[in-house]
Amino acid sequence: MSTYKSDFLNVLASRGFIHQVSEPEALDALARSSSITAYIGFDCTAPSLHVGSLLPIMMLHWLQQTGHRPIALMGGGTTRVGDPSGKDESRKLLTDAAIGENLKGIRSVFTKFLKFAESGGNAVMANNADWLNTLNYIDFLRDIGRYFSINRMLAFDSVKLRLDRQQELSFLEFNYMILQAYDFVELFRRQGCVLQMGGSDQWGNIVNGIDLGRRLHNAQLFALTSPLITTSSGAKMGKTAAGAVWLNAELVSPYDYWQYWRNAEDADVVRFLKLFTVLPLDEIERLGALKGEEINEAKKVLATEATALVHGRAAAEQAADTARTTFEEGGLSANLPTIEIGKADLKAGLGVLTAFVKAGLAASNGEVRRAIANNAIMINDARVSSDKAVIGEADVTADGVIKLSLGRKRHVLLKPV
RNA sequence: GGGGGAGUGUCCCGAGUGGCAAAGGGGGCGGACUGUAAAUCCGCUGGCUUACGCCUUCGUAGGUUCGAGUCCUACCUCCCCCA
Repeated sequence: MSTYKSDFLNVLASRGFIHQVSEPEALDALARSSSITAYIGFDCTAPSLHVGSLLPIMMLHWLQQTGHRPIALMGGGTTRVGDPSGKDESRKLLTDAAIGENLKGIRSVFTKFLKFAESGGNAVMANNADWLNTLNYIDFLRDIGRYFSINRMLAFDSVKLRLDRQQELSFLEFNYMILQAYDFVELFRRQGCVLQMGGSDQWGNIVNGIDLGRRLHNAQLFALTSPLITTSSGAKMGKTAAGAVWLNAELVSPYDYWQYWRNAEDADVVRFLKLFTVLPLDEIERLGALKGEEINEAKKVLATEATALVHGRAAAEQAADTARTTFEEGGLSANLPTIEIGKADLKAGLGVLTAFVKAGLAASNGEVRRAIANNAIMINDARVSSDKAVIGEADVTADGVIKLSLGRKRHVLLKPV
């Protein structure tokens, strides 16, 4: 089905990563005849990346797998300013120390998907703070600003929409695309980077970089964007009641991560298998042919494969195993998320309300009360009907734990220590 | 610089005559049905409390009032029209 000749574009196209490409023939030819360098920019406003960033990460992964060189660009410089596009309130400015911390957490995610020099690969992690922090305003205007035509910038969707709706567009925000364009050229100079990838909303910004590259260095640069991924019901990826689905194990356990993918909707399974696992396409096709109840098998594969990428094969198998014991055999797996509790506290008796809040299954006592009223609370698989129920030593099972459940899907073990 | 309008439950949108813990959606969570899915139906969706009840919420800060999201004043932010 694909019309590309290079492995790189073929893989991306057949797995559903491509939304738009600038000059596809030229890029295809280049990717076929040589090893190219490409980058994607990432914000570092949080200590980890979440599922929403997985798509671009996978693009870098495939880039490297097909013989090219990926650069993960951290927005250390742009984060210092704060992306103004989040309308209502300007974001709190992060301290440099906090940004540094975030960078470390994010870096550990990338090492799972890309091979950096220390593991014998050619992937590069860059930080735009390295060049943005030292920019001199007047020099920058003279060297870079002269190449930007306001007329053209005004025509870009991101700007045009705002102006059409008579909404405020700050000068800072207006400059954001210039900085991003500059990043691209800077990476071209430093690393010979010729391709920038990103979400479809980045198209305008990327194209600006291409333009700047041509004007400054007569370079031919390329853009490739991915479609915006939502679930079939239209929800954004990566948000659950517990918050974002982070990729770091300290923030979201491998078990919960596995569950996130296991609960995917039927209609999303094939698409997600292509995008978020590295399974061969014919295997995915086979899984996609499953109908009705059998599609659960495909979901388990999706969950295990996706989890293995982020947390490693062992953790993924363990999560799958835990899920099987818990859901299919109705049993109790010691691998469920476990909260430790003092023996003395238990002896004195622990109220259900406190216990569930402590276990992180509910945010407040009131929430537990409502859950009880909704028939959703179970201790060792027995319904609790009173918010005055007390958990004591007698509730410890033969396995030495107490199982708390909220609904059928969320379980936590209390372990006396 | 002048005139007009807006900011509501810390997820979003959005009603709101001075008596409101504040209509209604969406989203989320739970229950039923299923396949740990979707669709559908039902319940919940500020905190503390066994409970009476108490506390905290409608841009910010004051004021009027027995009582203010609702009235007054100042300030902040945004939008529209005129200059």
